[in-house]
Amino acid sequence: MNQLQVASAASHDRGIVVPELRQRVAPMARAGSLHEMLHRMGVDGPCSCQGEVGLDAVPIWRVQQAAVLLHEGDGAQTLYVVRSGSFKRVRSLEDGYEQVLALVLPGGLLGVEALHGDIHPSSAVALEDSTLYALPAHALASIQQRCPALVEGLWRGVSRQLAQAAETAEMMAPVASDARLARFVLWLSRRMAEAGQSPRHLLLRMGRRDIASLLGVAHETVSRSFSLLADIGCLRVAKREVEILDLRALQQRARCTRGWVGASEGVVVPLEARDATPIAA
Amino acid sequence: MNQLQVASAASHDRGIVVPELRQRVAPMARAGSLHEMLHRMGVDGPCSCQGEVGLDAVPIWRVQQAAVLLHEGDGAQTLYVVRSGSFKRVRSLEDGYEQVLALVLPGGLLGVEALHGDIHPSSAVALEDSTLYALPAHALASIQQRCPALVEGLWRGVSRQLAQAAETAEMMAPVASDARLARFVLWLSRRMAEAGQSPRHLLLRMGRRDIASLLGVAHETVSRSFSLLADIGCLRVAKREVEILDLRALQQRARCTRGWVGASEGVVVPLEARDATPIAA
DNA sequence: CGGATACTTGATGAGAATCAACCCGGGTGG
DNA sequence: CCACCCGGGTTGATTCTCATCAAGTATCCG
Repeated sequence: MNQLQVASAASHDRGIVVPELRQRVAPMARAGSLHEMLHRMGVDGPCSCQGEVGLDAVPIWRVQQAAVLLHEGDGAQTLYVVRSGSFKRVRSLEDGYEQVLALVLPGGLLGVEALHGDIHPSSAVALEDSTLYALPAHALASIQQRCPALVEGLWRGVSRQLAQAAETAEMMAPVASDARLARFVLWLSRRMAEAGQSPRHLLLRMGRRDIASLLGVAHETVSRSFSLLADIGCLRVAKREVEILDLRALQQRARCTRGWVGASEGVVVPLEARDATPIAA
Repeated sequence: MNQLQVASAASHDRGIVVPELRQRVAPMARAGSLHEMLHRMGVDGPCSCQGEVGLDAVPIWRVQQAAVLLHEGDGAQTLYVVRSGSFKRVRSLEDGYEQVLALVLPGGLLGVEALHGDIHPSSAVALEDSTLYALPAHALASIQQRCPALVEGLWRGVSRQLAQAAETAEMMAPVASDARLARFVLWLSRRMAEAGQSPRHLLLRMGRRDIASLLGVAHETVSRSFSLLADIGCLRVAKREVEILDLRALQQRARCTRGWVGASEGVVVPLEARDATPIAA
């Protein structure tokens, strides 16, 4: 909310009205098939509900670069599945600092947090012109009952979302700044590969400032770390184009945690859940 | 896996065999009702499926302090709902560093990440003697179709999980170390309040080392920050017992982000999704 | 061209990681 | 029972990374 006021104030300062901003988020004429959406979510099996009325057509939305799809504090209950493009999930702290929480690529979900009736804890901003499938909560409930494949797909998406949250934490936690950046690049590379893109040539959709926020460092440090990795020979960096030259060396850099910590931690007990006797009831 | 070897090696060093460790994770004689579980997940409405055979009884597991419920790299597909106690989700990096990813309190979910067929990306360790409901994946699918309330509850849980991941990121990102700790304490206080516990008297279930990992600082720094907050008069700290003395001051401390960032960031566009025209299709 | 934004690089100081010593409580074993 | 060890916690001294401030370049837009 603070952020919103700031932003609109800034617009006023410059006297900009931006009339067509209203078109930044708009439905597309064409709708997508459920099967198509499920494919993008990683579910390739046959969809039993194909042909049922009202189920095979999923509305597609188009959003322009820098448009705000979800607004922090908003309560709208719609689940989005990214079809193309990319988004950043951000949260603006009280003092106006904008914390980047995650990067959402095709197949990823947006709006999950507000589904259970609460408000959105974070905003979603398009990093490029993007499209996404829109599933209103009420429709969602009815579709779920008739299409098990969708349920499967949603669970997949949610699982991945959570796994990625863990990866994010791993990137910003316990390491030197250049190691963080190395992890970020490797992470991006992995995800591009998953999406069928080239894992060596990366196009950063975010500016240095956003990357810095995601990694928990200053944006100058991101610049410096990029330069360092380039000097080492790991990367070739030109603006937002990054090429991975030496994967091994990059992984090496990413590995070195600063606080190595004595391994004999004692906390982890050598027991595994599967050893336990099977469940009763 | 690395972690596992280390742990067992450590046990060998000391010549400890610990025969009854096998009992660290065990089913309870009693089973819980679905309604009871849903209540703990935040769904208080009437459960339509009460009385149906095989639906009203959910197996309850009991785990002892420091036991490992889920193992990183494992593929078991069971969803757990924490009934009492608490867990930490951890991921052991290649070099043996143990990164704490999240703290899971009653009502929270464990095992979501492995539901879509992949392996667990993180382990779950009990911070105290705890109990949880166990829902095997195959049972889950069938129950979901017959009990909409469960679906609702699961979505709630997943939403909260994601929201908490964001909060975690917020805690470790862009601030001075004492501000991080202040945020952590406030966060814990809030969650204790949600659980019906006292928000002023907190009992830390994690050691300094785990807190440090969660916040992304050295464990000595956690100690120092605790001392500092105590000197300020915000807290009273005795080992793992923490009492909040001055809430306002604590919030003040938590607020001050180091990287204030020029607010006129330009990234956030003053547009809201709800302005857009309603969906087609 | 001026203005704005993104990115890079340098100099400097502060804060935190690191190393090290110490206290304390609980468990083990003599 | 006491001495001992071990892990957890606290605190101090030192080093060094990184945030900050500042200046300079490049690119895009009106």
